[in-house]
Amino acid sequence: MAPSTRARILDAALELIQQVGFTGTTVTAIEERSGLSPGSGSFYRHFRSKEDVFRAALERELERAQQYRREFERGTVEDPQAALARRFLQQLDYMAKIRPLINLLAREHGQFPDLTSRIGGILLDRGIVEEAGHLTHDLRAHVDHADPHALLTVVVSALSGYHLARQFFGHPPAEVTPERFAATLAALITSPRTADPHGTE
Amino acid sequence: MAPSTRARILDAALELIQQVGFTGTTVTAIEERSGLSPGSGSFYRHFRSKEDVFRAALERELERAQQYRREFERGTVEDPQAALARRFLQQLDYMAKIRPLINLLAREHGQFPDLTSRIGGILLDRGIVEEAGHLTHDLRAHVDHADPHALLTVVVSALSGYHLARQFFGHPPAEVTPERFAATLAALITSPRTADPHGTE
DNA sequence: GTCTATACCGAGATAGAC
DNA sequence: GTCTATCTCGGTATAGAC
Repeated sequence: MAPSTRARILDAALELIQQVGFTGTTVTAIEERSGLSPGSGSFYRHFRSKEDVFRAALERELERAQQYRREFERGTVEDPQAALARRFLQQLDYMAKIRPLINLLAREHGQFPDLTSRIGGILLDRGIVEEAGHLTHDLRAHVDHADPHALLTVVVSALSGYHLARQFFGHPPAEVTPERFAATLAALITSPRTADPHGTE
Repeated sequence: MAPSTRARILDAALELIQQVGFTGTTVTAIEERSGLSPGSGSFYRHFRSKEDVFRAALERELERAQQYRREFERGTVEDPQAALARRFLQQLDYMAKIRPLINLLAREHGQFPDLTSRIGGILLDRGIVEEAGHLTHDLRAHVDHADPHALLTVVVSALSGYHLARQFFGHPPAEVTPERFAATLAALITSPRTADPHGTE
């Protein structure tokens, strides 16, 4: 079925806000991109204001993000290192899917103070922290570390940093593919520590 | 000595652009923040246009960034793990100093296409890649790894991701301090690999 | 529910007095 | 080098016909 005008407006607004920001986006441009006559106020039959459509688009993306999380596979843990690498690739894929949210956060986190905590709540609390719980559980049997909390922070930071570099610059840092990146990170984590050399094998 | 009007305008413009973006920043607001009469065109005695002051502020920050890099200490390599951790803390400190550049990149990288490559050139080519060279050299004696290129990408991504999380959300991920983070990352790197267990000690 | 037309305001930029 | 005053344009939003 064809998307409703309201949905097309949401699409157009989200796209434009990512490209030129909230203040840079004009209602006229949103109308033009939605197939409405530019300059006519037809937009206002669907949303009360520009800020209104901005918040509606944000809420829709937050809904989608939570949906993506629910679709996450929870694979079996056979080879811990290979399983970890697959998990990391899933995380990168997830971040690619919520790209609009990350763009909004990067761009407008100063303008809308509630936006930061709203997105942060979904991304960190619901997303990463939950994932961190899984990782801690799965890894306990395979990884010894003096400071598991800090170890998880390193992992999460590495995944975020790699994704953001790709997103900002259009290509991965040092042209390292996601597969190489995930494998390297997984190998790093599952190696026994020198500080605690009574490894599991 | 008191800063010149031109310098005060540059300060005001940079500050405002980080807060509300380029299109969100008005010349009137810049004048007000610079101690000029808001609404008067006094701004235009110093810069030809809003875009002009934006580019001038950007160039000034790029200059400063290169200056910060020159001040980087090159410590002696005694204890490799401790030296690495110190190096990582320096990197985080550097990123904190160039915060305006990172903000500009995050915010306006869609609007000014040349900006991305310009900042990317300084940050990546001159900054991280150069640093990566040092790391590769210093670590060769202490770290064995099958894919040193990918290992460096992991390190750089972790540092970037940790910094950006702090910058966006106002506090470090999982409340892990920079010291803990750097120490954990350094320990991770300097441990011998299982895949190549003929370590150096 | 989309159009034409328009009111209103704020922002970028200029002219000219001091 | 800063001010007052002003021009012009573009953007938000509304009114009313179809």
